[in-house]
Amino acid sequence: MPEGPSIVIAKERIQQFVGKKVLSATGYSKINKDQLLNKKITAVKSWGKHLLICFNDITIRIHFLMFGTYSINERKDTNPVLSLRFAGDQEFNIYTASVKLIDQPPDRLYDWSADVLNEAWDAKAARKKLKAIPDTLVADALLDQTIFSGVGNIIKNEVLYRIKVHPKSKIGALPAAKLTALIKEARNYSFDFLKWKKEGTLQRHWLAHTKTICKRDGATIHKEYIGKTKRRTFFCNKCQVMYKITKQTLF
DNA sequence: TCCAATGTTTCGCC
DNA sequence: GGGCGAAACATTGG
Repeated sequence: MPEGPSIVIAKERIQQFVGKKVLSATGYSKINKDQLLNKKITAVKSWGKHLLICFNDITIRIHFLMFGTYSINERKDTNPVLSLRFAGDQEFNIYTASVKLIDQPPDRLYDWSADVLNEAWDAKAARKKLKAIPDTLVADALLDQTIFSGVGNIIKNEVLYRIKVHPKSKIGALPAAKLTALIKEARNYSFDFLKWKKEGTLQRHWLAHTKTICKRDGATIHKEYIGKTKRRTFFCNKCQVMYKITKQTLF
């Protein structure tokens, strides 16, 4: 469910509730659900992996974590963390997610230009942030939500495979053109992910994630738990180049 | 049946 | 106090 493109799909699907009034709000979430009653949804937004349901004075922030799901006008067997009902038997149910209420306007809280799927995406700003963390592994940098909001572990693996960069390379060691490619593909692949997810063909298009053989050169795709967060990382040692910091790079 | 997994936050320890 | 790692959250498919 939860990488950025999946949240964009959720956002698009629940646009139908914009302008509708919340008639009931239930679920095991500890937020003050009464605060939502009889309020009209004014907008539905997303920032990376955050789904935002906006009212005039308050916003529901939903993060689906690893296993979160939702359903529209139908119910699952498990208890929803939050269930919103509208007129005409319409409903939106959220399962196993982190749900919070935000007082401030989202525009004040969120930097839209950091979201790889947002039209306000700013590649130059990303480059500047990356320049400030030369010792960070590229695999960790891609998962940094303040730089590449919306990028998750699948996108990470596929982007690095596409641009032929080894996940253990450090940001500061990348040639300028590779740094450019990293930033560009983080966004490009996210849109491909979005398209394929909508078609239901996402898994079919994976080239590295969960794979064992490299389609480019037939070499073994390795699986290792890498970086600060020790996330599952798939890579080909043959076609993905390990860039190392040299004195030339430093000076 | 069991384990790992598209993620993030919080807590405790050094 | 920073940094690190483990735990917590809870579901599902392989």
